[in-house]
Amino acid sequence: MATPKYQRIAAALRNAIRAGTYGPGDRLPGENDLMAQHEVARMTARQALGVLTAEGLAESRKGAGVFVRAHPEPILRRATARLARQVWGSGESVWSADFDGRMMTVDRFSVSEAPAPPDVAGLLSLAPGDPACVRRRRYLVGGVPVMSAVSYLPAALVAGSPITNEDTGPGGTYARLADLGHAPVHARETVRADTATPDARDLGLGAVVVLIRRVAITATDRVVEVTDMVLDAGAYVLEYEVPM
Amino acid sequence: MATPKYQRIAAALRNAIRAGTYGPGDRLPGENDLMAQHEVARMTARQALGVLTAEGLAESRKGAGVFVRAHPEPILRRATARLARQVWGSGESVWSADFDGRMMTVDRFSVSEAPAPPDVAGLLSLAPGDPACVRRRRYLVGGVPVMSAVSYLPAALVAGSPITNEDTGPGGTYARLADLGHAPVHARETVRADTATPDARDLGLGAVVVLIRRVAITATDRVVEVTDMVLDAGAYVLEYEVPM
DNA sequence: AAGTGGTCTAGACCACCAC
DNA sequence: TGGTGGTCTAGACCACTTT
Repeated sequence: MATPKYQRIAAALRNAIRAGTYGPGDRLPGENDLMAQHEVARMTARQALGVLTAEGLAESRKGAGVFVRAHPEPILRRATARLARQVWGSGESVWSADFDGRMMTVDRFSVSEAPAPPDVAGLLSLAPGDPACVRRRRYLVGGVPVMSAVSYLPAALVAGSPITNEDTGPGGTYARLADLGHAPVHARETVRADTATPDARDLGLGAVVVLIRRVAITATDRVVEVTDMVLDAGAYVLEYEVPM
Repeated sequence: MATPKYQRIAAALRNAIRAGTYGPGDRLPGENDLMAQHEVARMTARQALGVLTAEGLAESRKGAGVFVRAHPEPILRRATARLARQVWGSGESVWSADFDGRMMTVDRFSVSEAPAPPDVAGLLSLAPGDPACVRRRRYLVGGVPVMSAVSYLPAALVAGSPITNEDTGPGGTYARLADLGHAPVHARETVRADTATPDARDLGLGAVVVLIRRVAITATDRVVEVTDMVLDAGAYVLEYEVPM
């Protein structure tokens, strides 16, 4: 037995998917089918299907079956110079640029005043105990959660401004920061990818997540906002312009 | 039984790891240990350990045990304006900027002339049948593969230049392109994350990979190079500057 | 030689979903 | 209600690593 049975079964299914035998949304042969076809025990058939779900090619639905995963067109998130400025400078939310044709909605929104995590407090130059304005929200596309985000701003800086409301007004947070004389002139984004922790999975995101920390900086080098984002990796393509 | 046994066992181990009971590189209780401690069957203990390995918290070594994964300091890959220009403008490889103290070596290098994949050919404005110069290489840090990359350049453009050699000389490919009068002035990078396919796993990369496509563009808007990179997600942090 | 994880079998009960 | 995947048991053999 050169390669394990379950891997051979998985490979056969994978090839069938790639060949189009099973299209997106189609039901794959279930555990019982595989047991019969390949003369194999329950756990072995399960293991084969487990390979496909781990690869993100299939997803199982309790009581229904295992289905080929439908990959919707990924969202193109352009983190590009002109775009950002133009967009929030002219009334739209920065985030509407993330998106190109489907319905994006916001969910689980909250604003509160609370201490920021130590690393964030450091970036924002908050003294220990200084509170931050914390804005949390989750974004859905077609009813499916694709991103959750938390932003931190110095509470003293934004007190009394629309930033402490759910609706920050035309142009969003960045436009309001500009109104306050703290317009960000550039942002630094750090990007990592990881498997979703159980916590993130509770948020309803996929198995692989992209973690972005966006740090917004003013002309005087002041950090006025830190945003931590968790994206469903399968739902997004990030685009960056790199001048040379 | 509110939550499954294997999840409770996995949670206990996870907490023990976070609490420092088991440090990086330490051996976790094995299948036999868990069977005894939790009065559970083999497959259940396995399943619990499987959760941790799937999360990337642990890794199993055949015949030896399951160990807490040692996460080396991630490589900071700065895809930033000044850096890129400065670096290759002054003799160093662009990629040496990826890296900040450990030994990075190249592996499995090859240069060849071959047709580019259709999407790449389109970006490079290659007529069907026009060959591309294909440069493949894999990067190791401390002996561990962390990235593999393939670059495509129009063969007609680079014929006879050092770009067709392994050693492209001071400043690397971009400096040679500049010598040829095709200096790239900016690049567009698209970033995705995914679980590693069996192919990529054969390359020796981790379970989660980051896929970057870098398109290098000249002042006359000509695409002179397309590079596809596969990074071990755990080994990298990407940094981008976004002017606003 | 002893112990480890990797694979595999042949059963079982359950919650859930579709019909 | 019958079929599905999710969980679980109690065994087994193997290749591999460590001692």
